[in-house]
Amino acid sequence: MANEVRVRFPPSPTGYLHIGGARTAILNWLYARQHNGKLILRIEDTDTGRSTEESIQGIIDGLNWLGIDWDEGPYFQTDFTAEHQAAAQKLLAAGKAYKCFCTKEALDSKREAAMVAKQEVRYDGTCRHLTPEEIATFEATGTPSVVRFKVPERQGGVGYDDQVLGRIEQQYSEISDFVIVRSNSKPLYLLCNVVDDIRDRISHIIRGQDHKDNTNRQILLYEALGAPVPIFAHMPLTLDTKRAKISKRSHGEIVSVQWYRDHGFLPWAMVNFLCLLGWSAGDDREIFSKEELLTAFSLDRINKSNAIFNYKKDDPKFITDPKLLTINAHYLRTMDLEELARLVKKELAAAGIWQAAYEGEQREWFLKTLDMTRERFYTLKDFVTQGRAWFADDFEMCPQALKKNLLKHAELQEWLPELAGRMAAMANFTAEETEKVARDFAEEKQTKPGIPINGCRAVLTGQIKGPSMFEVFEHLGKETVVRRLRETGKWFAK
RNA sequence: GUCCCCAUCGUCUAGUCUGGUCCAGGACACCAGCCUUUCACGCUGGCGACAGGGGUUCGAAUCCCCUUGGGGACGCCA
Repeated sequence: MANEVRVRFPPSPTGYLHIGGARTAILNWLYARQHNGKLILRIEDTDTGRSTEESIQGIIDGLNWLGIDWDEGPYFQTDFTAEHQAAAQKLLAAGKAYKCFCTKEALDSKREAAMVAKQEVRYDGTCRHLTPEEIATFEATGTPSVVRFKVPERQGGVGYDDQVLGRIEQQYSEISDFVIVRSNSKPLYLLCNVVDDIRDRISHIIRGQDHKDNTNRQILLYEALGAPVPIFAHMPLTLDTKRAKISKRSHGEIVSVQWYRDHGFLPWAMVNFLCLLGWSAGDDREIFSKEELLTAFSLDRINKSNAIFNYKKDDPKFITDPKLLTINAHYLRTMDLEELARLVKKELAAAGIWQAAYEGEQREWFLKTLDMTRERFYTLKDFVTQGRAWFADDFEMCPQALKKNLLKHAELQEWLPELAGRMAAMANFTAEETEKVARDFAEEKQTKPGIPINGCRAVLTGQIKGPSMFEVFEHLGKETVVRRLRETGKWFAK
């Protein structure tokens, strides 16, 4: 099993799953599933005081909702602190790391000064060449120290063959001795990460390009620890329209997977969309089933350049990236109706307008309602907003419908109740028959059919758009149609 | 300041490795038309890009160099 594919997703607990993190998780998951490998979930909870039950649960909830399952874990980095420390001791003992007694303040000011002077910013190696006597003196006085990795003083450089970027190399001289253990003896990310990946026998590290510069330092660690170096693949980052990293701080809830769950998005639509950010199959396909994605996916088709999450805060028409909306709508409109019904049930229940009959004697009616209306919908929320009139009488009327299709034609205030009377007398309340009645009515009033018909749309559905009105008449049913048409006056009264 | 990476329509991208079939293809968005009681769907059409400059070559989006632009990193954060 030496060639077993083992990948990992190592989020730090933040209370929510970031869409960038979700994308990383998805690609790792795809790679694991595609190669019959294992996905390991590891919570990187070192340092952060924010590592709480809730913040960890937020990550797990997000993954569960997306349908990303893992094979091992969650492991917690802090459970392996002793192992991390042992690795540091091993390096220290082997002369591959050294104690550094420089104070944080001194280093900070040096770094600050270098930044300001636009000089090279790196550790100057002050403690690298301390004599045993000097070290003994520091220790005798109880001077706190950190452990730094001793970057080899060789010619040439370290490098690796990135599966996305190609060959990446860096000169040893460009890498300064980095800290691997804090002065409070807590090991740092760079070390922990490597020790954990070695223990978990990770074969492929698929992560964001923001980790690219860590890689060479980590390879040095692998070598010093005598462990095989995994294969790396650095995926492009997701930026905002100003090419800045997307973050909850500057973009709000829109960057968290939970937001999409709470706003009527379908998990697979989300997965599909996120995959397309920085990857393509090489043909024109954009909609992928899980099976198709598992077949089509490959690391070498991941893009090198960063992708932009096309979200414009000030555009009310698009609550998020329009492509995501399109993909969500696609699945909403084509997915299995029964499955859709289960999802819509939750929305109706949350809105307080669910009725048990929708699963009983009105089941067929309910399913047909969804099928009729989903053609125009983008998210599950639309069923309880634009589609509310199908399930409840207390719907709002959209302003354009009110203005353009009702108030503009004052005569509708009399006409619609009159039409209600005709419809009440109908024996066969079908689309064909209602159309006939409606058209005859318009002709009689010497007006365009669209005027009474769209007036009906407003009064019956509250919308300016929707399915064919004749189908609406039939499906909504005579009783409701007549009742609402008779109440036309209330809209004028408002 | 130093190092690393990247660069095709507004956005996601195909094409780049293996130059010619690309005066650059698809999708989203946008615009127009058709359809229609409305909107949507659908269909048809339109708008719209190889960052700039050098080179190599018979020929460059594709190879090389420079410039510019963007991103990342340089932490006792992860």
